[in-house]
Amino acid sequence: MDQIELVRDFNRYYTRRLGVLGDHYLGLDRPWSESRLLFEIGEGADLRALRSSLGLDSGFLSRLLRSLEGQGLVEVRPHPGDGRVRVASLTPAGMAARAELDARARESVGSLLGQLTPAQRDRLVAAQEQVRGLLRLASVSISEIADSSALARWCLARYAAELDARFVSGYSSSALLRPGELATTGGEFLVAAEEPSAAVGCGIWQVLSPGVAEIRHVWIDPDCRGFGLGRRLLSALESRAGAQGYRTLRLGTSRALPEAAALYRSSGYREIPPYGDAEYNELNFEKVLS
Amino acid sequence: MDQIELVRDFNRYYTRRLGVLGDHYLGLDRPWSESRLLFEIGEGADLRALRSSLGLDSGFLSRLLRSLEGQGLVEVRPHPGDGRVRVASLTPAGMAARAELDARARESVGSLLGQLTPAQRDRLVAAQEQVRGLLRLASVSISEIADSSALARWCLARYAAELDARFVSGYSSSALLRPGELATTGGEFLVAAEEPSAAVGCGIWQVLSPGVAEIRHVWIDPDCRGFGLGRRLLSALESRAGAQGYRTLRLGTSRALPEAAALYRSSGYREIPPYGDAEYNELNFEKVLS
DNA sequence: AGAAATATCTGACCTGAGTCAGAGATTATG
DNA sequence: CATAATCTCTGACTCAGGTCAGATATTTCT
Repeated sequence: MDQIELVRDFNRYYTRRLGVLGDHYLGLDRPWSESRLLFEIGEGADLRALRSSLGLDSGFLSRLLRSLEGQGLVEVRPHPGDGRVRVASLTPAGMAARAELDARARESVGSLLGQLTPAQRDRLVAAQEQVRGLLRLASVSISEIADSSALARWCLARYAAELDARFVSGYSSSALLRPGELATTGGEFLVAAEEPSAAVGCGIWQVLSPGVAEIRHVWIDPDCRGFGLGRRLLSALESRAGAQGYRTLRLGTSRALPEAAALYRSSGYREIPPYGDAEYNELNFEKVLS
Repeated sequence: MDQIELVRDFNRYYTRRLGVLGDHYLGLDRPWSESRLLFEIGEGADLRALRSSLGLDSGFLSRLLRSLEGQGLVEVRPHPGDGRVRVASLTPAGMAARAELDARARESVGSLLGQLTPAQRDRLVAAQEQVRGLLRLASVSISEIADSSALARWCLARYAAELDARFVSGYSSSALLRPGELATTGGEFLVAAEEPSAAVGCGIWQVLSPGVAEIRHVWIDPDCRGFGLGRRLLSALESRAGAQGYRTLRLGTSRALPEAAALYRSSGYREIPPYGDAEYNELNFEKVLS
């Protein structure tokens, strides 16, 4: 059996198992879509967000909410700031219902895991992690977006949060690319995403001077590291900058990020003296595209 | 996040992915259940078998077949031996349609795999194998069935086929337990199965003389080895024989099956001189239950 | 041979999960 | 301030995927 068939076979197997394992249980005394909505509402969410995250038709969502309201599980109130928007939240009964569904799902998975030894459980979880990581990697594509878009800002926020946690003296968000900055300086914001709106990494190239561009803000979601995604992103940045005539690429990084420096070194960057006054750039690198 | 949540998380992820990866594609120009039926019919199958393997209502199946007949993809004819039963088979057009669906599915998985390096593909397949093996193991339960049942005979046939392949001079099926034999000699046929009708292992205990029973025909599906299932099956056989007063257990095996001898030794069996004249028992073991 | 069991088919009916076209309220924009 | 855009709701409709109760034909059992 070739690899494609092996993967399809696994998919078929897992599909069958999901009947028992998956969140399918959700529909036991309630239609599945209502249960799913119950989970998605969580601590309260506006309908607009629900519609996009669940991909529901507005009419359908409205009807589902009416039904949950009728069961006393959900309350829908107008949004305080915007009178067009309405916000759904769980009533105490709704929270109880959600907790019960959750407990039931935990129990069914738990009883399955109970059949395994602790070592086998560890192996199961580790193997699932591998599968997921590789599938995510396989479905990632890299594309350009505006540096002011919500997705770009979300990536930069995650990037900043991580640096803030890893740098001894923290990281100030004021060092981040400002919205719209690339349009004036020149450059591009690239995002690596599995699905159009779920980013797992980002990076920018930005014009420094004629023929010279800087690579900044390269970030990969911690869940997706170790799969060569950073290298893929870096080479996408290089080729796009190179395609626009910027053949000298510089970048700076911190000693607190040894894996970043290792990536740059192994990608053909050589260390140079500081080329700018960026606060966090303790190590500076340059690569000239051939 | 604890293990249960990790597993649930993987399930959620995989559910989402299956939309792209799975055999979901099947429904592109045809309802999903019709496509599934097209696959299940294969080289021809009687409706009775289709109904049970797909779990369909007879009325529903009938209607699906009518629709596929209308599209010229399927022919339904009476069964030659039994006039009540009808047999469905694919027309040339049906085979073409099936082949096209199959190609489409292969292609969508193939293009995903194409994003990975060969080493990553190998890791993906290996990790999926792990996940599947462990899940199968976790959902296996051991139960008694009649030694003349179709499932029992199927297990024995697989057992015989494997021995035939591994023994230098082959294995003769005439050495197998005969249907109904256990009812006269005393003993039980145990089957290890994930689902009621999908066995992954078997084994019997059979009365030799008062207080003494023999364990025979212990077999585990090759896909499920290395997970401790053989040990589980063996101990189930021991405890059931022991519960009926047979506290001395004997068994024989071949030198060509080193893993079997290792299992018996590590389960407390000690080697003894031959206790019978069974042709293939080059090594003989005994264990007295405490 | 007659009764009981088995297999399939037909028609009536149901439910979940949507889609679609507006209507009505509110907010943003030129 | 008028107009456009945004958000939600309602009613009408569709479709896949069934269930259920017989009717009918055949086979097996007694």
